[in-house]
Amino acid sequence: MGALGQLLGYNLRRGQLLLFESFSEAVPAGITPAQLTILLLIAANPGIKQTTLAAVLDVDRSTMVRLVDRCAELRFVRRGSSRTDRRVAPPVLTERGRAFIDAVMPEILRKELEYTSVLTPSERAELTRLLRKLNALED
Amino acid sequence: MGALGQLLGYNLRRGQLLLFESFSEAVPAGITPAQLTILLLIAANPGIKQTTLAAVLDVDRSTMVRLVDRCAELRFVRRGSSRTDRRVAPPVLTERGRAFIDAVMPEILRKELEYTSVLTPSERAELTRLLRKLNALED
DNA sequence: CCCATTTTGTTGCTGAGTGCAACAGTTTGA
DNA sequence: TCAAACTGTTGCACTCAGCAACAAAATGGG
Repeated sequence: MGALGQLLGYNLRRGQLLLFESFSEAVPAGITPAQLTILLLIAANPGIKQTTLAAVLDVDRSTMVRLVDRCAELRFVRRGSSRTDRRVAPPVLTERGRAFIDAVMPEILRKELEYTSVLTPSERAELTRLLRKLNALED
Repeated sequence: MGALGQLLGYNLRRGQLLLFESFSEAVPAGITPAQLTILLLIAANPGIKQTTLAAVLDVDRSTMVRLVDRCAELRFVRRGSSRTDRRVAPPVLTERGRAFIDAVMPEILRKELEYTSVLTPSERAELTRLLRKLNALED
């Protein structure tokens, strides 16, 4: 194995692959982590516009168009309109989208627990805390 | 921000993006994490064959062909031959490949320290330990 | 009040990356 | 001995992301 296992970047990548597998088991096929992220961001920030979503997700605006398109095809969001700026078409969460979030989030958390069962509860909490701190998501 | 920051998978992804940026700054353009992983695996396991590398990296054999191709174009590896099985062409680390590893690894570790400077040394060590345990790379 | 500049969303193009299917050469095992 | 399995390889198709360019709309300095 060599020096590979010492690298933080490598271990993060492996961990992410593991949790992606967990995500795939928890969520119906066709839904990507990026799409769920969009839904959660819209739910937490009503009226948020595509450009802002693109900046937060760190993708191009044209990429965000396509991501929102797929969410719209699934009827999880629809493109609304702003009264103050007719350029923006802020994605709005639909009933279906809200129901999807409510249905899938508990399953995702359950699968995360399952896939990280090698860690004790306190270890898992500490791992989350350290990652949040690393990502500047301080409490 | 909402429930997103609570998800371990999301935090792992964010952390991996951060460390990927660190890697990009530490390594000359054109070298990907996958390529370095291959070099390190070959260095630690002389004679390892492409199929095994593909299994470890969890990619298709045809994908591994192309990854090794790029390492060969850079003269970091050359395709050897096995005396016991004429089918296998195990990639062999060249002088250049060895020199590259020796030159780049310290820089990578230095950049990792820089990019994770928000963590204390003990926190960083604990994060590494937890990730290694999660990835079943127990000491 | 104008008109140049900026912003927003969008589309087309391109390049990178991956898996799958198929293949020839080689080895294995019943 | 010969069918099956394995190794490396190539071609094809598909996905994904960024860049450039665009029209419509908003903004701001003269």
